Amino acid sequence: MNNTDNPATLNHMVEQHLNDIFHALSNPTRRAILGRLASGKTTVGDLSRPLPLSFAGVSKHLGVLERAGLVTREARGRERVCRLNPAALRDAQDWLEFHTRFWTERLDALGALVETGADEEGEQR
Amino acid sequence: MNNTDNPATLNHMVEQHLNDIFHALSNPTRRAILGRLASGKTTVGDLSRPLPLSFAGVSKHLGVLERAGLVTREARGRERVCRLNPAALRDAQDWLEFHTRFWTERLDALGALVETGADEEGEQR
DNA sequence: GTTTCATTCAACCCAAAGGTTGAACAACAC
DNA sequence: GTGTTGTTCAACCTTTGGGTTGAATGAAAC
Repeated sequence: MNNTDNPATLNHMVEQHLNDIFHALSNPTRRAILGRLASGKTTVGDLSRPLPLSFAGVSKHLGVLERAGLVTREARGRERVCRLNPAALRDAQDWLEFHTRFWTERLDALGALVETGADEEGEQR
Repeated sequence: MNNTDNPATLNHMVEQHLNDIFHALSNPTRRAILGRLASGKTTVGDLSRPLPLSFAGVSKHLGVLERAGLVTREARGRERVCRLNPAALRDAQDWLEFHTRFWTERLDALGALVETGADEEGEQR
């Protein structure tokens, strides 16, 4: 049986994926790299040239982005071509969109309760 | 002069805010806390009861969420009432929405270039 | 008053992040 | 072949994260 068949591990995998994506996005250097890649694919060298980091440092950041699925690296001769994978970003966005919508609805509903004179303001049981 | 008047520090502040939000979201315990708070405000105690963490541990997580602006804590007698602040989430969502849209457009455009027979596939200068 | 309850603070521990260097390696140039 | 270039790997260092405990605070209950 594949791991993806087990609902528990599946859920765990989704959680892990979100951890990876949000963690990848929590660093400004990595966001800068993503921004740069939005203008087209580039090599690791080109990517690190303008950054105040060592070559190996950038390579590590790319590893983080790659593990999150946000970027792919592909060998072309002796250099590696990095490109964006917007699909992964969409996962984070979906999480956020669901939650902002859900929360806003909930809180609006609670606000309405207050206005109609209900004495409880959305406290949990 | 206030810090918010200086464009450089302003930009730095925005970056820091994104760091804080994405970092806050990168932990499953914290996402669980947010999920719980979506059903209504609660005290720190109620929040930590179901979690496999010490009280102080949860308090620390709440500190992270608070620093990111996602949650507010307010004293009510001897307990603290925590509630969600969806506005902060919106900041992260805006970043993601802008970038997914931008990237998708860029990449679609590059794909179209390829189909029309252009020989370069979006490589940077 | 004293005690109890909800929370935080301070100190600590260990693991992970973010950075550095220098060696290793594979591909290109000569 | 030799040398150079692009990239990673391994080892290290320092800071931050996530967790624990036990003391400290402050409000409530008695």
